[in-house]
Amino acid sequence: MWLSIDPRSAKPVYQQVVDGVKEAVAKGLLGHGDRMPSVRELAAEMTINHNTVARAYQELERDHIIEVVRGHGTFIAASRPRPDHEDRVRELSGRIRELLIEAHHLQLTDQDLLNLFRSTAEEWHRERRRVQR
Amino acid sequence: MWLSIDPRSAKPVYQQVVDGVKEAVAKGLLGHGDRMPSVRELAAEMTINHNTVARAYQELERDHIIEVVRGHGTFIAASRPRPDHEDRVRELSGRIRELLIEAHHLQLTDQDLLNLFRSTAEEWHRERRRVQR
Amino acid sequence: MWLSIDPRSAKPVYQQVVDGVKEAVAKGLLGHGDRMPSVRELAAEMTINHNTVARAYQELERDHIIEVVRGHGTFIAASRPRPDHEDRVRELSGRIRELLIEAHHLQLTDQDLLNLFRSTAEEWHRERRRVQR
Amino acid sequence: MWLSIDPRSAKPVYQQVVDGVKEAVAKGLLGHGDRMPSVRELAAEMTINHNTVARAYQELERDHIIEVVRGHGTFIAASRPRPDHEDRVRELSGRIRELLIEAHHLQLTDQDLLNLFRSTAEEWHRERRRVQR
DNA sequence: GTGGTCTAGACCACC
DNA sequence: GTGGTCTAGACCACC
Repeated sequence: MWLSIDPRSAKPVYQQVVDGVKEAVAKGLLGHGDRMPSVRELAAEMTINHNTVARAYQELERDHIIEVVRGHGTFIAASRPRPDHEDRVRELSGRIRELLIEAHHLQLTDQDLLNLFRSTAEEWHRERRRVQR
Repeated sequence: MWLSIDPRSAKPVYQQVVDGVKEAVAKGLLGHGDRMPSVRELAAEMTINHNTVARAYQELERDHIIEVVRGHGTFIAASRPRPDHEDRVRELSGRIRELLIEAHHLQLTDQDLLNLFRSTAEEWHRERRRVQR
Repeated sequence: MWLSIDPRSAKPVYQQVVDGVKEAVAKGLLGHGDRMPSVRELAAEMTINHNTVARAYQELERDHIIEVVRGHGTFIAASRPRPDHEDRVRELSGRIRELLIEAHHLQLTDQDLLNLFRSTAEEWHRERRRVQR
Repeated sequence: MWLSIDPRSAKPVYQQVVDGVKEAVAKGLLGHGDRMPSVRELAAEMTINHNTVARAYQELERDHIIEVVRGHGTFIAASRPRPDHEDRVRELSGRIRELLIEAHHLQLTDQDLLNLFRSTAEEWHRERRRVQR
């Protein structure tokens, strides 16, 4: 299964579902046109409440990650440039800013953080390649 | 003032205070030995409750960002290595991983993200230098 | 009930809750996976404010004694090694040092104190065995 | 000087003075008949408030560690068996009990704690011998 | 129903 | 004057 839920995490369960789907898509485990499990199927498989899954799907639809086709089911959407692209890049930049502050308090230099960035990216791509085989 | 509070933000007010102090320290606006406003002063200035400020100060003391001198006031602590340093670096790596996923959905390449990282860091340091003068 | 609160004690109420839970876990009255009373239940039972219990639970969660499952309840966590283990052992050593000084003023020899240590430990384990049955 | 004060400590300053005097006596740095600095002298030397020292001296007098001779000064008292000896031993036992609980959560066995006790006692006596020479 | 946050106002220990 | 604790009561997100 491309999703795992930790009910003890501080991250809300619905957010874990949203992030899990986004991660699976980014890894290529789910791609354009793939059928998603129904809200109730996924809820049963993860042993979580179906309302929680429904909320996650709503969020994913708003983000154009999935598409709901009435009477047919839910599918992974085609990835395409988003109208609010600039806003999102700005938001990403804000999160990088937070990393810089956190790194400062961990007494990491920018170079340390850059190295951590590089090694995390490499690890991430290794993982991607592994799951796709 | 080195702090601003947005009562409509999704981020809890006490967390905004914590993050605001950490940012001011990282920028060099506050440094070792500087006196912090008293709990009640800061509460009045930000028009928030003194309990909210007290909670933020307690969190900052636990994180060794500030030091409380009973009956005298609160001061910025000397920065020093933390015992759970490795845990925190791992957590930082997790947040970088989330950025990589988000970047994928924005159709940014790793190189794009690296460039964003670099420009954000530059901007951050420009800001730091500006406020320190 | 595995907890009792003395409102006249010099020890803060929230700290009494924290220590009471830690003692119950050490005694085996509470173990991994056991459900804790909800914040409001415990507050009602002890006739203290729910905020006070909430503060204690937050402290216990930070110490990895309990785990909060959002919207479901609070459970005793599995015990596991802590990253700041060495700091805590050093702190324990400091407390032993204080006992040695106190013992000196009570004109107890080190051997007396060692004997007191042994008899207290035996009594503690007897109590543990009794409550577990 | 046989006393050092850390204003940043969580321990109240007056308590640090009390404990510091008790430690100096236990180490043999101060002994029966030795003259204590006056409240104002000690306050000046430690750069703390004289009311704080006065409170510490009151506590030390109540504990029969020091004796105030009107018009002459303050002196270290002769150590002698105390009427509430049993109460104090019971209190000591309570503190040992707390150590046992803390040790449990640090996953130390009773034997580990006993070893820590022994090594702390050895270190303490080494320190005593060193300062007495 | 679960815990998390916040305000308002009180009282306390410490310095 | 400083921070720490507690109550009472409200509102919120999550499940």
